[in-house]
Amino acid sequence: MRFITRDTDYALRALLFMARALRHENKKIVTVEDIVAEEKLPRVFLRRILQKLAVKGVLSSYKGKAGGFSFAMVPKKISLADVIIVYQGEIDLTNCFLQGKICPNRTRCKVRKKIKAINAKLIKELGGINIEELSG
Amino acid sequence: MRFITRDTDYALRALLFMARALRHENKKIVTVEDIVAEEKLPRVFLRRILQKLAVKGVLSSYKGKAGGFSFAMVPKKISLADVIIVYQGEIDLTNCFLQGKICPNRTRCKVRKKIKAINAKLIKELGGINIEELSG
DNA sequence: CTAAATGATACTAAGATAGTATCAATTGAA
DNA sequence: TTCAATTGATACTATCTTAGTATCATTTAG
Ligand code: FES
Ligand code: FES
Repeated sequence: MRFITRDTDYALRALLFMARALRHENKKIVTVEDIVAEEKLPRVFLRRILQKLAVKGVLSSYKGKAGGFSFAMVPKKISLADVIIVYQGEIDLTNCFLQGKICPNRTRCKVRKKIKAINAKLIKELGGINIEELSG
Repeated sequence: MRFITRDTDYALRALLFMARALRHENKKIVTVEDIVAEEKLPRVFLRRILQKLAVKGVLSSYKGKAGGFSFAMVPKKISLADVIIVYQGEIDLTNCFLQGKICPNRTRCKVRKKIKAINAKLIKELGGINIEELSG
């Protein structure tokens, strides 16, 4: 069961690194190189991952020399759910094999109904965990 | 987020069909053909799916003419978690990118710790839903 | 200027997914 | 006894997804 994909995983490692750098050294702008040096993640791949966080408004990016990435909001405001959604889309356990198309059975489906209730709880839990506490 | 895979989805459809056949017509043994006729699932693929349920002890199988599949336990005893586990393995949201190998960070990892707690709740919920009620 | 950084895009190898195709073994019944 | 209906077991395949690499363009501090 791949709940957290590699994208999300790497993003989390990067964000936790950035949160620690901010707290411990008051380092606001971090480069991909900084992260790779510490976390041993694949360079170019990680760049794309961070770019996505920037597009989605979680990070801000700065080009050019002395550029890099910084938080666009305080780490406490970024939830685990937020990060997962960036790479995996909305958290939705209620997929059936007709997903995408509208399942004709969708409204009456009991499986869906039950899982939907569980899903709501899951979202709430994941929304309640933030990068600040995870980096602690 | 593919929580329920196609295998699991098809298996659920088949099991719900069997549960209804049992309740409404007291039909205990059902063939792949019966299910395909009603649920429009791919024949050979479905066979393999049901074979797996038989191997795992959820269904009993009977070869030869008048053969087919029957429940190996009452539908009420088969949980959603059971079916998911057959095709997707243990329900475990706590995968990190070092999964398989033992993550050196595993014991201190806060992400893992948090998700582990959520996972326990999820398993409990899914274990509390059974085929009988879903087929109702 | 230029080196250091991100932005954007194209490409690729390996693996997973969702099947199909076949034949073997079993069994109830004509 | 023969045969048709059924599951058991494997091998194969096309498509999609994953996890990257490679490259060049753009920006900017010094
Ligand atoms: S069968 Fe489509 S939502 Fe349940
Ligand atoms: S980093 Fe491996 S378990 Fe969290």
